[in-house]
Amino acid sequence: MSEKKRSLGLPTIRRIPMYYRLLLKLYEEGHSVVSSSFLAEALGLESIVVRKDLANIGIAGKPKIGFDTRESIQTIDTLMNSRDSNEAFLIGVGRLGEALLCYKGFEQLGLHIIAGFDIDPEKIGNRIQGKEVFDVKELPRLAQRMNIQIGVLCVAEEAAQHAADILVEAGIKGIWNFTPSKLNVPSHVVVQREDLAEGLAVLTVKLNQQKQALESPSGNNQHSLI
Amino acid sequence: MSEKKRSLGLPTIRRIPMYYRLLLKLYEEGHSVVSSSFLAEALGLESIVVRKDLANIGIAGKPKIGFDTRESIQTIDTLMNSRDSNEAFLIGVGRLGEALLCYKGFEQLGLHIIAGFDIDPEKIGNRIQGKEVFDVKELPRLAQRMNIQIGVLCVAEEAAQHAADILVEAGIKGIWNFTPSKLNVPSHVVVQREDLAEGLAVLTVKLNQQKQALESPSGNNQHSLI
DNA sequence: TAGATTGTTAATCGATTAACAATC
DNA sequence: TAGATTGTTAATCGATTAACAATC
Repeated sequence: MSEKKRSLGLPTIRRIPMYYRLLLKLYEEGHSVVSSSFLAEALGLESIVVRKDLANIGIAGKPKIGFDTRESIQTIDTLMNSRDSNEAFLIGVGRLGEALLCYKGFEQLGLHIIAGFDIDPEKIGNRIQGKEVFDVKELPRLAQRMNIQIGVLCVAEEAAQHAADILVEAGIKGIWNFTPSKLNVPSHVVVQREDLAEGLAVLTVKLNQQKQALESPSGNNQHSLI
Repeated sequence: MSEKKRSLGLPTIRRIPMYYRLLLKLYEEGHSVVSSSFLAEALGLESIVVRKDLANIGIAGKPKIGFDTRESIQTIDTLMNSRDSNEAFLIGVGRLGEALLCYKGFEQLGLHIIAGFDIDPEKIGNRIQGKEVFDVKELPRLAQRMNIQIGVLCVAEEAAQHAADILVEAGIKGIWNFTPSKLNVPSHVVVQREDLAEGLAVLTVKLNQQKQALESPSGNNQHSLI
């Protein structure tokens, strides 16, 4: 009774990596405690946002003292499973796939992409920063043997659904989808779509609004561009 | 009086690329008209979301008929400036920078990354898919001469603020920031932060919730994971 | 005309912000 | 104790969803 399961909101989840990286840095620098206003200032947020987020994540502070950095890091570790480490396979070793395979930032957050898979004989057998590229045919066997839970999908758009089917068949539970395709997968599989064009759209729309605001004669209630 | 300036919400702006790509495909396939329910089905949305979004974007449909694909595409073109084409420079030609330099998906949306910049002599002078890598020292001169508005920031975290300063100094109006750093820039410069770890956090939290939901004895009101 | 589809208005939901009480 | 900081409760804001009117 009463576990209360604070269902975490999406905006809060998205801000977790920011908090995590900063907390880690502060901890390593020897700060055992930090205030919400300090975190807010460093991250460009309001302190009330930080307090609400941390509370929702399950991190409690002490009035007048602040938040224990070590404890906070551990709570996020548990939430994101980053101590156990999430192991992943990457499918589609094109330029983006290669970049993600090597990207350092994920390790810190507990995601270990341990191998790449492709159908191109030119790529199969290569090692990219110590990570081997295998034939896609090997994926199901290896995924099952190593109990891999996460697949990073970086194939061409046309191949997206097919590659997703392979991942699902191989027993993978979560797909990080870098193609713009909608994937059909069983309901027990979690799909996270990553569309770089989203950010691009935000940037260009804001730029155009900024430009129009500057061009237009002043005096109008030309209010806050988003 | 009464231009009404429907200030576009962020969630709507983020969905624009999805609509745009699908509309383009439909138009090329010869469909001159499409219903909101068709778009919704193809994109995994509700039709009411599509209608609200299109209305906010400034696309009007005809009852009983649907939305004109060509007209819709043109309206988005205007909004995102994609006919004029947004030209950009990329700074920091590491693996991610290289991947972005070559990424095809941006062209379609009107972003043309026309050159890369780096400080590494090994990289300077290289061509990556026809795009030259210049010395960062050349950036201000070239940016001003070509009237470049957008900078794609892919340097290492430690160099982020310095690179941003260079971009601002060069007269760039919008920065697409792929580093996890918070940037200090003048208020007339728009910054769009792109943090791949955000999506990773969402994926892993959802996965853990899914896992717990499956493990826990049924019967509990183990409701919708997010 | 009848039916399908858009567009509008209202209701709901969730996230952010504000005000202030609790507490080390 | 007094002051600083967290935590809670309420208010506001914006996005999504629902119901239905308008219209080709």
